[in-house]
Amino acid sequence: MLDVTFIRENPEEVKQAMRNKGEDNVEVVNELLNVDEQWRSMVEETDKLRSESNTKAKKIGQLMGQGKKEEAQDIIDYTSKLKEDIQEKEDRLRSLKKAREELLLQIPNVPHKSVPVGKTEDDNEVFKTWGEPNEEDWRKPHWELVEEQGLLDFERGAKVTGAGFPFYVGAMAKLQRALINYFLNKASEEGYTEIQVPYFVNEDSARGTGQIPDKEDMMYEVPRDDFFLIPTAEVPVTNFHRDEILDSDELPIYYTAYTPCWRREAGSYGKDVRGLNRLHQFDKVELVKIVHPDMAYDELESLREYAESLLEELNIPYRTLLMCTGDMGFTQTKKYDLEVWSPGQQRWLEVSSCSNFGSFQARRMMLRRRKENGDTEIVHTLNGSGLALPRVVAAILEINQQQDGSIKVPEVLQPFMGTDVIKP
RNA sequence: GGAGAGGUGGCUGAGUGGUCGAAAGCGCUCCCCUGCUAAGGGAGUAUACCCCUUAACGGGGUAUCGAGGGUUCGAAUCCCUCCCUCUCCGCCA
Repeated sequence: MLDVTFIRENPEEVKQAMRNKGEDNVEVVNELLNVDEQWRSMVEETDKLRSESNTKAKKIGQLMGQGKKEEAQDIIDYTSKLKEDIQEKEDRLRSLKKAREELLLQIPNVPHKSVPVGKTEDDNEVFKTWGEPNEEDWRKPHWELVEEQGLLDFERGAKVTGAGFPFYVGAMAKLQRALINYFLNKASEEGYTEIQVPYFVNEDSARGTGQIPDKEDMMYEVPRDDFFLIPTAEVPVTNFHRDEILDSDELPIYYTAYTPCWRREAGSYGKDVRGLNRLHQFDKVELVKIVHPDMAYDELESLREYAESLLEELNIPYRTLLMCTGDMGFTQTKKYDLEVWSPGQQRWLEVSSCSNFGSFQARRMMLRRRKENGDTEIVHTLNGSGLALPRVVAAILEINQQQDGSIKVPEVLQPFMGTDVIKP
């Protein structure tokens, strides 16, 4: 959610930002400003009437105390009518407020000036590449490799739950656990506080990070108890401090959390969803930063560099994309995607996305800091995956497979796995 | 799941229809005093929004006493729904 004052003062900049993000309905900005104008004058009118009503009510109280019942009754007759006026105005105020809110929620965040303007993923900028994408054609895609060995069981997953809910068996389960431990340990060393979070969240939290109203179709629901299964740890972690005012010296705050993530992924199909490429449930270690507004872009760079360092230590070739305006998403001001090379599939797979949300999320959840002069100020939030497991696993399997079908375990994971090779 | 108690400002805690945005204490900030220290005195100390004003300060108003609705001229106080916490019972990893 953008600051209305900012929109009021920079309507053209906001409209241009919308166009750049592929949101062509820039009329909502005008509608918003119009509704906002009406809302503000209605606030003024309503407040005046309420003020009058309050004053009169106090007077009645005084008169009653003095036993002047008849005088009091005159005023009561008057304020009874006033009350109808107020209720009418309050109704209009309510609907204006709602309209204003809804319009406001339709306006995306404004991209940073360093972000390339573009429409599709083809316009993303390759920011960095690391390692050699291996193009030897003997390498199998991971699903052939491990399903043959019974390490990953999609069929039984489909039987027990449904498509996209695989079982990880034996060494594969251990590999998952090794990665989780490795990622969490690294994040702790980097200064992130590890937290464990609820896997269900309520509606307020889903709204706080922007899953509602924009992307609610991505989440599984528990309607009986009004919960959503988290699509990412970002939701509970960022909402941890919702509606709080933080001391400035607490900032920056870094959190890391491991969670499963559940996504409905409605409409996905084809080669994109083979094997571990796209699942309904997957594991991820998430990184969240809550920072001073002036530091947000520096923090984004260090977040990106940290996520990249994980791939380098795992010895997985990757590239970092600076996402263009059209491909970066509604809530971000700037976003990097990290993609690993899948030699078995001969394609890049996204394993992390590091985003700066500016004040967009924090405003929605009223997450503020106390400034030196005592004022409050909306803080800035960032997050990134560090990392999402399935595609990292896919890359590890494909890159480290040997001609005999065995898989070498990356050195940094060996202490967690207790072995240097996965054999059939 | 059953029965009961309760949710008030940074904290403790008073307040059962009128002058209560809310006593008191603690904490915190600033000032004064005290030749250190200890103690003492005074002032201030919630959040959001609207309006006026400003370079900055400031002033006025509205809303908020778990959340949402209702009764009333007037609600922290009465009624309804929901959420949460605590105690006992039941169940259970």
